[in-house]
Amino acid sequence: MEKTFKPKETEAKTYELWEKSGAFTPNIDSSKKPYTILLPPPNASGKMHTGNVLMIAIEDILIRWHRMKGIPSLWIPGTDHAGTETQITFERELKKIGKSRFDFDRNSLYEAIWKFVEDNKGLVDAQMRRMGASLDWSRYRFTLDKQVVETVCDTFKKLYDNGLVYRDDYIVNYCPVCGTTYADIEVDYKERSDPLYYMKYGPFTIATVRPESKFRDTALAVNPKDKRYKDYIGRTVKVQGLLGEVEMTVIADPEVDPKFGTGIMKVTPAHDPHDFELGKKHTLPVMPIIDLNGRMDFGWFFGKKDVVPKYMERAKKYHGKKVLEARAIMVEDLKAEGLLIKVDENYTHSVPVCKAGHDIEPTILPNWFIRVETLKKPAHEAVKDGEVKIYPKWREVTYHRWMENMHDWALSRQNVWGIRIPVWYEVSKNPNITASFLTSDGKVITGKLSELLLAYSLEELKAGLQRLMVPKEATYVFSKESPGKGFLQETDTFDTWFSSGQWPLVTLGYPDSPDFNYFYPTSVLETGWEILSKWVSRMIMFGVYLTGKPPFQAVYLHGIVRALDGRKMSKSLGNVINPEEYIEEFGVDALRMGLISGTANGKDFNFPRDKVIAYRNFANKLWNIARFMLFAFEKYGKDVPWYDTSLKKKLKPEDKTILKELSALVKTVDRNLESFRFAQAAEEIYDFVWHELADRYIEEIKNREDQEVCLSVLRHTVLMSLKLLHPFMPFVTEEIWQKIPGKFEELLITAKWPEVQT
RNA sequence: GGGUCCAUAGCUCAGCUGGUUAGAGCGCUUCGUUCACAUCGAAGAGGUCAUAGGUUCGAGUCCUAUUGGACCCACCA
Repeated sequence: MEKTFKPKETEAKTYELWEKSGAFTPNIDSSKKPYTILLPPPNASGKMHTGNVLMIAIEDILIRWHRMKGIPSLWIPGTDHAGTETQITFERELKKIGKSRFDFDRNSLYEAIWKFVEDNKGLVDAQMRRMGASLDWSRYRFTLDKQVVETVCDTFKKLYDNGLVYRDDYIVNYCPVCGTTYADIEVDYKERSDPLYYMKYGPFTIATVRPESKFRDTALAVNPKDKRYKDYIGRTVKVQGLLGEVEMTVIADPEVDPKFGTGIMKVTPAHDPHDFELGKKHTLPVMPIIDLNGRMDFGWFFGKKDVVPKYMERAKKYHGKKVLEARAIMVEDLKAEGLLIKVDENYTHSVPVCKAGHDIEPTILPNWFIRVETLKKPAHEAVKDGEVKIYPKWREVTYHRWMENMHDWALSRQNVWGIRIPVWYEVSKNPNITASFLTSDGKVITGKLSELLLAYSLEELKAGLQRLMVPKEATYVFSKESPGKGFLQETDTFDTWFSSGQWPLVTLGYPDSPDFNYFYPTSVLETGWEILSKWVSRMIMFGVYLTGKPPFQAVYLHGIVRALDGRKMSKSLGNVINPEEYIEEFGVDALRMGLISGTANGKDFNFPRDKVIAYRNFANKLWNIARFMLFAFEKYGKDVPWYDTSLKKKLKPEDKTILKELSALVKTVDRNLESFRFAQAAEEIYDFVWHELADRYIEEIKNREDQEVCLSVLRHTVLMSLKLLHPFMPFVTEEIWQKIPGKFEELLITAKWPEVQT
């Protein structure tokens, strides 16, 4: 044996040994209750980050522990297509070569992204192997596997048949730059300073950051308790604006904050979520003024008759301008008209931004929706009633709050990369659908189907199709395949969380397969708390909806690994820790243990660099204990008897002490693992092995006469320690195990977990 | 605005259902290298457990308030 443990030289070999042994694939044994974990699928084209390593470490501990207990243990690997994120990454690559997604028709773009993902795929898988993850690779899934897509589409159909799917105009978080909508939970808010304009508005003064939207205001709102405006409620007032005089009704709503600005607000249902709600409540018309490219659209005004030429000139001036450009011009015009009263330059507020950091423009867009009211109730109750237990317990509040506030789920994404919604529109019946397509000579043409088909053939349009904008009253049919010649398929894809929300079902072959029947529902779902609402809640929802049973019995939420400086890791801060470097230097076992010992309580924690080093030293300590033992065996020269009860009478006090401590350790490790106290378990083993076994017991027996007794006790203790430690530090323990001659169990990974000796 | 968590040794943190002298890793001091390991061993210094009340025979651990910090959700005309 080498003087020190060299992780780099043995890790790959050891993993291969496990994989070849078939230990990762459990036997389906109907007499035993299985233990199952689904790996939260990382982004297929991504790379592992420290959070992934922690996730792998925890799940691997649970799986290896149960496997050694003789329980059929299944850990299913997979990767996610990560729709928006991947597409943004891909488009960034396109930009480098001077291209954009508009240079592709939909199918070619999809194929290009597929190829891009395929080229980058495999890195994550390789890294998972490197981490020692004892995943059953024979059951590997990707969220765009044919079978997964089929199941996801069937679920959509079922939801529709149950009346839970509808199409509607809706105010969505639309990003004009990305050309797509974002779910509420995908939107970030950025603190920013913008001028707050106080403008004259009929008899009132109102404050707004967005004067450009005023042309499509449909009401004014005040707080019903506000005495200042009491007399105006219900009345119609005349408002002189930049495009002439309009009439506006004053409504009362308790949502209006009398203390903000002047206490009176203008309502623009088409471009503000809050106003949209208000509009629905008071049945106000919804009138958009900003188009999907983020430009002002005054088309509605041009058709008007008897308009003063000055106003028409203005409308033409604003038309087609980007929001910010238009705003600047309007502010000048307001000044000129004497309508601008004052500007508060120091007003700060938070503005919604998309994943790529662009401003969100709340917009009205036809969208596919899921009605969540009936779906969320049983999912909510499953946790309330303890059918699904959440650890740590205090995280449960987040779940309940989310469930209580969850509103209908906007399902469509204007992404190409994803599962295309299995709905088809018959061209002849839907002339009002707007389509964008790429002509054979590379031009993008946009227009209504009825007009486009006069100049182009349907085949041409189909071949170059980029996207459809379908009015909500369009007729459609469900089908996974084309229902006929005259049909066009919806170009929107499902929200990524719609497919990943069905992960427990699609990985196990729902609705009917031996795996599904045996392994569903799974045992534990282990993931970061930040996707409790995005992902965990959806899985419970779909699990209960489709099978009547929640997909797992327990949820364990680990904390976020922060950088060394205690802040979130981010590229812009330059504090991102690359796990590979730590693996190279200290070994996988040390990195896993270091992270595990940081995660007590499921709280966020700083990357525990010192602990990684400490556990590297520990792996070496363990190595040297074994080395000492093998030397001692050699020196003794004869076969050391296996430890069993017949030896009891010959034991010295120190033997009895170490054996007693070992028994206590087995008990406490089991108990701690049962309640997800990984750090506690790890530290107790560490303490025992280092301080009791190495520092004390080994020193005590160095000069003993009865070597056969103490060496027998030593070997027993070492073997048991290796077993206890194996789930935590699989590589070094297996490597040592392989070096100890004459064992009954060939591989440590499948060796029998210690039981408490009485 | 609503909510969660945190405040314990110089640093990073453990301390589960309240119970004798409060723990770990790193750092620090002193000593020790043929004899498993310097990625080591032995000994040691260092904390009025944020503050103020309260419950209790007993509180770092439970309750209330205050201060400071991290984060989540919602809203922001």
